[in-house]
Amino acid sequence: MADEESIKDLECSRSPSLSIRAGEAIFEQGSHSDYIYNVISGWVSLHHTNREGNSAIIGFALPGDVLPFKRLTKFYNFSAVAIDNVTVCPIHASRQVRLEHHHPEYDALHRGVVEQALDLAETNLAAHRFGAPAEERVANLLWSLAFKCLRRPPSETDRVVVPISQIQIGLATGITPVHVSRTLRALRQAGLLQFDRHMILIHNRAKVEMLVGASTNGWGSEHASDINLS
Amino acid sequence: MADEESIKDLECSRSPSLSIRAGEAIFEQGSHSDYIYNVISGWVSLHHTNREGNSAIIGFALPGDVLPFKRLTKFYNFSAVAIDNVTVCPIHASRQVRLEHHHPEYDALHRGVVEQALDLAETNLAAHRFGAPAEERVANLLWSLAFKCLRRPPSETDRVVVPISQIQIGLATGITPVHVSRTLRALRQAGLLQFDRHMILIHNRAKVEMLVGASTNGWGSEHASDINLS
DNA sequence: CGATACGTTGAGAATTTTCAATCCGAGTGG
DNA sequence: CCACTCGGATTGAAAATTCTCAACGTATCG
Repeated sequence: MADEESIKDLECSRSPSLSIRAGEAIFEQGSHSDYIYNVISGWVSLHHTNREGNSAIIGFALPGDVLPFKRLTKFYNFSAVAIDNVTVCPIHASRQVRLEHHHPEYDALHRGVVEQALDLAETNLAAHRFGAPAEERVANLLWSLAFKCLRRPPSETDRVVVPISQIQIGLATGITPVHVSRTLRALRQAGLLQFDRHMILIHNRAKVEMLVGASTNGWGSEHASDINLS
Repeated sequence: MADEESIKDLECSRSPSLSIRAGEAIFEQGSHSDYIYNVISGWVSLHHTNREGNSAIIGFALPGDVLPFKRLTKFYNFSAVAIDNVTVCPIHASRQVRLEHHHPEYDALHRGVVEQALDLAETNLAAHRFGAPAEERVANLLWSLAFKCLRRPPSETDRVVVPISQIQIGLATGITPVHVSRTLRALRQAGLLQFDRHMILIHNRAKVEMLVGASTNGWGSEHASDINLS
């Protein structure tokens, strides 16, 4: 993990970082280039759009995450859109190769990121197929985002600020914004958790964990630092 | 592609192949071992089960596919269950290493499989979030399976035999079996396609392609041979 | 001929969407 | 400072989709 950080630092120190304003895209689905991006600050939403123009959020990237997770595939499979103001460090493919040469563990690291992303996507996919009700999906998303922010399970005393709106919650769970609103009300009135003005509050951790536990699936795209290279 | 085949042949010729009877598992989610499996004959369904015991199919593996797609992660993220009688060729991790040593392109090949699996999972996930109606999801699955069997777009004259039941269709699309039945009737009566007694018939290719096109997402897990190493 | 697994059908219930109206807060220009 | 606007959020009511439960049909296999 220390290694990983040092690798990133080393790499980023050589690349000029890039600023993206809220709402703008870092890269677009379907386009291609030889860059991957290391998120330095801000939140990024990962959108997949189909031919009819429907768009869904398949993940979020936070500082420390690397986008996209792939290397061989040339075309981006999703768009990365800045939720708030974002700074990223672009890394060119050739640099990756050099990096790997100097740090043999980088290869395994990258591989781990990809494999973890795959696990997550599969788990999320399965969770969706179970037909979990809206309450569970929303609770799951908020719990996971809070977890990802704090890097530990959130408790009743935490106030987790996330830069997303109910619309994003809808896109990320496959629920209509109006139904997200109703679902949030239900969760609040049931004393489980609360999402208001970009702030997540866990009211009853035990209950939330029980509800969420059913479809445990760590949301929000993979922290490279979650990798266990043991 | 020729290379890939030769690598597999080479490898499989040294390992005793394994027979699994219909309904039995090749490996179970949560367990771990150092083997990956190359499917020689028969169909395999990939199940993900959550803590409440709900199970969903996240993909199918056909002859030529390799399971699981990962290498670093030790624990299987899904169960692989034989749909009909299946023959697989187990490959031990140590063998992978040796293989890679002799054939440098094997590394890229494997990486490609993983990345492709990730793309597919993400696309499927997004498709689900769009909230596509049952008809579209079922049509999409059947079209993709037919495509995968024929290795080309199916036409009105093809009769594609697949060893799955309506129950599997339900598990793979997140729809109740009884609603699968109704959906199939609707698709048949609308003159789109037909699924009866394990046989897929496309009645109107243009219409099906239009319906399916919206959420194009190649189903049924990734053929290694689909990889483009150019 | 049962037993068993899969498929079909009907009717009511539950969930979610759609549409439409309204509200609220933050920014903007006068 | 105020009116205005605009994007989110909320609410209500009706419509659509899918699920559940329960019954029944049909084929296969020993």
